[in-house]
Amino acid sequence: MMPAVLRVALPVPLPTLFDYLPPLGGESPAPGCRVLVPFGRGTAVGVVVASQVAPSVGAAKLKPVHKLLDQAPLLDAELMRTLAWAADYWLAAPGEAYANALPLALREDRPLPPLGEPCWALTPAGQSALDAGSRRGGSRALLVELVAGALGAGELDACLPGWRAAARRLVAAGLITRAERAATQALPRHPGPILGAEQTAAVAAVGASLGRFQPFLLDGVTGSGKTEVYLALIEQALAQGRQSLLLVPEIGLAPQTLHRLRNRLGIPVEVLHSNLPDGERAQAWLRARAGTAKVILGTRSAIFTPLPHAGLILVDEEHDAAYKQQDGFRYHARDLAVVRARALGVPVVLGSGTPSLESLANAQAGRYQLLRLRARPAAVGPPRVEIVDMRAQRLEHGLSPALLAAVGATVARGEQALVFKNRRGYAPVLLCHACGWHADCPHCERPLTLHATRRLLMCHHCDYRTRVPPACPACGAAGLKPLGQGTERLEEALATHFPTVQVLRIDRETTRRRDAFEHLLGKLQREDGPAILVGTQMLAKGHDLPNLTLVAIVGVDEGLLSVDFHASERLAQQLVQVAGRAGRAAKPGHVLLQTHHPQHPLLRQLLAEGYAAAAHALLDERRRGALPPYASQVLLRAEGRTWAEVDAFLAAARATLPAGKTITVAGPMPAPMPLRGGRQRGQLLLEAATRPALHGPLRPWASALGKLPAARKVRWSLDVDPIDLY
DNA sequence: AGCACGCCGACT
DNA sequence: GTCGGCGTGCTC
Repeated sequence: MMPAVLRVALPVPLPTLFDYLPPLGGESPAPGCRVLVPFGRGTAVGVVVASQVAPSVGAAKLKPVHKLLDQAPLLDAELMRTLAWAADYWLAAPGEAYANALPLALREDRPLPPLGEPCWALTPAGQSALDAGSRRGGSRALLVELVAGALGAGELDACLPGWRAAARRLVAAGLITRAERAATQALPRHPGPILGAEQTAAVAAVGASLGRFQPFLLDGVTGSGKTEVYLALIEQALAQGRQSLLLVPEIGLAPQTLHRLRNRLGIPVEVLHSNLPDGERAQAWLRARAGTAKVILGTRSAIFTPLPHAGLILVDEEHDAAYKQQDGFRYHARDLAVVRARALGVPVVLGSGTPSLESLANAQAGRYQLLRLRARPAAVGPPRVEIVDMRAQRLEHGLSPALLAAVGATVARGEQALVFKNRRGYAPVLLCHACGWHADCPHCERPLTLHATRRLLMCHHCDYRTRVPPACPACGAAGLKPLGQGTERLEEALATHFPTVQVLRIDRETTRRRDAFEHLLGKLQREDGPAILVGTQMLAKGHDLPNLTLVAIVGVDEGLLSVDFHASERLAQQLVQVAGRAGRAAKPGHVLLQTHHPQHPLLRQLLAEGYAAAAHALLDERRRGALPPYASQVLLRAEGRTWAEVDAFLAAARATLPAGKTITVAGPMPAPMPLRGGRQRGQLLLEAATRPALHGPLRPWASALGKLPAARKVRWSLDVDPIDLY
């Protein structure tokens, strides 16, 4: 008679679960409970996936669980099922899926933190320090805020961005203390605006589905009031006592959304993202699990929040690539949102002004109900878009006379202009005009980017950096020439051209400091005087600048020429999103698109007919080419010291694929960037007409890959539904 | 992934 | 004579 054992998921990248005997003299824990188990030399915290099962290894290997960590399952049945599905779908190590679902602080052998909310309060020493006026700046501002009483993280976020650094200093100095308090109750509640006809219809459609599974694609251009629809729906769910989960693509977008939610709903809103301190993240997660957290706002990983009283799941900017995790457990939070909504029996709303082709295809197939918001209630009208043909133009640091004139006219009217260029640094290439030498990264064989103010040549693909050489290292000629433009160079050129106007650069360089980005945006929103913004990608996403009326897009041509079939979709989305920054308030917007390819069909269609038409054309192309979403792909990536090692592994992987005609294989082939950080990179692309046709044979194959002898020489990973062919 | 064991080079 | 390099194997 075999002993009944527990099957446990452990946080290791192995394709297996591990069997254990029940704890000595203890009850057999239920699935979803955490256990401390002996593992290898040491111990590990795992999640019980099944109990009372027959062991899959010899009895001699079985060890008893050290300790049961939970009396009741920490992960409920729905999450357990969803995680099992997710590990299977994304061909992931099951243990990694479970580890991803639990906040870090809950992956340790420690008692659960109390559910109260952390708050910060003045100490007597702090009161005296304030009276004596001994602190300055952020520290003083925080002391002032706390005079009236203790405040929680949420309240401080709202009134004092960047308060955490000050809090750390003051706690260390004994001027304030961190305490616990019961979760905040009622806050002031502000009624929302009256909804337009389309918004009302959207709210009614989703509202009528509360209580059952139904996916919606909410297709609404920038400024059409998607957030108001979300708010109205969250209110409806709240009225039924149900929880709402709202996902946003990045933390940067969270504060303004959080502010609106708190203002409107008058209840605490939980925030869950990876920048939150571990303890607070665990507390928010546990409050959601307890059902006391009714509204949860978070980034990708928040899709694993327990929702015992689920009412609604919302995914804002659903097209955003940030929803796909790009290492370890490569899940897609938007797809998981739909799977969870089905399991929970609730509606899910995928919102975007530029929906992904996947979601559009699902809507066309009738799997998602399409809701459209066309009107821009807050704006005068859609922005006027103009193409500037860069050929045969005299350019000033890459800026055409038409562009400079438009920027000049905008600031002359006292308005703000955004110059968008998706390239950091001063120039992407440093070239010797005498001999043709240019600075390349020794580890990636790609041009180094010149960062002029820091006097550095930096590789944007690895961490290599070096001083700018005074003369050409190849021929000794002086005067190396920067070629092309980055944001730094545009900032310089614009500041020179418009000496009296404030020029602000917003990219990863200038916003490296915590909260710097928020500070800059806040400043631009408050003092909305004339200014020129130069920025990258970061500025493309939903930030509302009321006095921004001109958006000049300087560099998009790279996206028109890419070999990756995802590039045109992403380019269309990015163009429309950036253009949407123009003219959000009562002033009409103007968009300039500077390009070398004014006749490019994608650009022409985008301008003439808009995103929806362009997206449909792209979908047709995908259908004709039998590409996703009309086919299914899995990418096996590998990197190693030599190409021979990489090739050997990929070839061995290909050779062990089960025979059959349903899967087509391309490769082993070099990755689009074949050398990165000194490592050779290659890939094997697997395609099939349907997901099951690909998935069935690949599941056993994936778990056997690690046992290939050639796998030892390389780092490899599987990417199901890859969003780029890196 | 982590962490042991295990057999070959440049140091006190 | 040792410290330590990372190749190989294992984790219920």
